[in-house]
Amino acid sequence: MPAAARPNTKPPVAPRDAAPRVAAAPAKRRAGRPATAVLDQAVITSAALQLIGKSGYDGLTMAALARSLNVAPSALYNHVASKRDVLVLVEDHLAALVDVSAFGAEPWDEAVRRWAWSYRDVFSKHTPLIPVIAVLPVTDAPQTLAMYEAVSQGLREAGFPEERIISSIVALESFIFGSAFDVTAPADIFDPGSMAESTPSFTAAVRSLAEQGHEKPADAAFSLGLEALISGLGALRR
Amino acid sequence: MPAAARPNTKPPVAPRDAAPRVAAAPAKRRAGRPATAVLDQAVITSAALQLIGKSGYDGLTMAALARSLNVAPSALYNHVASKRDVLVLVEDHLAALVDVSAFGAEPWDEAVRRWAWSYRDVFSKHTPLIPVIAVLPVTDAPQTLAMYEAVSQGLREAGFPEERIISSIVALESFIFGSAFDVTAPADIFDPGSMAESTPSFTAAVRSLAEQGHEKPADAAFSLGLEALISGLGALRR
DNA sequence: ACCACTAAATGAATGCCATTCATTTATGAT
DNA sequence: ATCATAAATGAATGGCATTCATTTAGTGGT
Repeated sequence: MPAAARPNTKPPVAPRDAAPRVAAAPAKRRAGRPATAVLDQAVITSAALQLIGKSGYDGLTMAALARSLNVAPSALYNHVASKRDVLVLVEDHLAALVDVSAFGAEPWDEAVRRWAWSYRDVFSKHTPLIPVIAVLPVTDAPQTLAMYEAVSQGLREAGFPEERIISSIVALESFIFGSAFDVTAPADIFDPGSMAESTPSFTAAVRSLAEQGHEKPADAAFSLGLEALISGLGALRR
Repeated sequence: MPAAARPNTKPPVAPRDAAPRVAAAPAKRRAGRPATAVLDQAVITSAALQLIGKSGYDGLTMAALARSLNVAPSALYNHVASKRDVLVLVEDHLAALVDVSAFGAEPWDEAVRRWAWSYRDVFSKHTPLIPVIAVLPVTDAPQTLAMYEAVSQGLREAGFPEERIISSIVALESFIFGSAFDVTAPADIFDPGSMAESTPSFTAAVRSLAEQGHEKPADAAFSLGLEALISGLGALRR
């Protein structure tokens, strides 16, 4: 406990509006409860999303977020407990963008396909959220939970045995999260450079893919793995 | 450009060893090139691993790393360009721990199985590295590249068409990385809590897994997905 | 009408963090 | 001997999330 100097412990010292304010900027609010509240979780979420869009996740700081809302950083903490909370809010917002509409309207395999591609595409732009989502209790993210419900129901109607439904979803989701990272990898990530001679099989495989493949490599791998998973998991149905 | 005060610009002021040193701590080194260098990338890597083992990734800071080596934080920057470099060194060290010995000694599917389980187990204790690895050019990580070479060669000998080898590896690796996160998730991550009534299919599936499953849920999902991938990808062989 | 309470803001302070830089000193090469 | 270089130091910078005492404005109770 350092307990050095304590803040604000000076008398009001009121700068009593005696000084002639010429045109002093947009008149910074002073302390105190505002007439109508400016912050809530919804506006924080949407400001965070805009900020991420403009400056990426490196630009998402509590200070920058507060600035974009014309508010002091400390004000945010009346509505979220931590920066992680902000990330959870963003995550749950994105979950609502994932397309589950094919469940119930298309054959189960096609529904899984559309869901998986959509899920990957949404989160490939938000990979820093993945470590957060992956360990997030579903209770804390209602939209995410709604997505799971749609998928669970789809798999059940397709004849998946009840006790394998969660494992199947987790397996698919793991693949999706891992694949989301790939999307953001640099194009030359597999260039062996000076090590080419010592890794002949790998080097040949990389070269062959570059010559043959027309799709983006991340898409080719995702398609390959997803189709393998769909047909492998499909064998579980009764 | 703040360009305020500049550092160290005082005369040597040498505390010429006149003061009687009673037993003054472990005699902090003063500046200047030491008789024999104490730091190199190998000792930094092993110190980082020890530190991670003791304090986790939150405890891995440049300051803590330097302290564990009895060195000033700035000294580290003579050997690595950034903290990210330290993470890359650690990652590549771990890659060497992944078991690829079954390639060439076992049937291809069994080799993939052992490799995948080993890979997941190693990195499930190091999930903060995953966002780094996933976008890391292979040239920067020789051990990782060696692992890819072993797997590539195994798949080629198993009859996988050259141009699908990389995609197959990427698909497997994506699944492995995603699954590594699952291992660290809290046990009750799927407890729908108060939302249970609004998510009947999901809730029933969770309950059913809890009743039926004996394995840890993350292991069940990994096993399910891995077997699906192995059999799905196996169909590519000629 | 008054009063107590509470919600929502401020801004100052804390203690971290990675990274940079001028400087010092020992060593090996010319 | 001289000199460039490698490898250390410690001070400084500018960030970061978070905490806290304080201020103010509404709300509900008597």
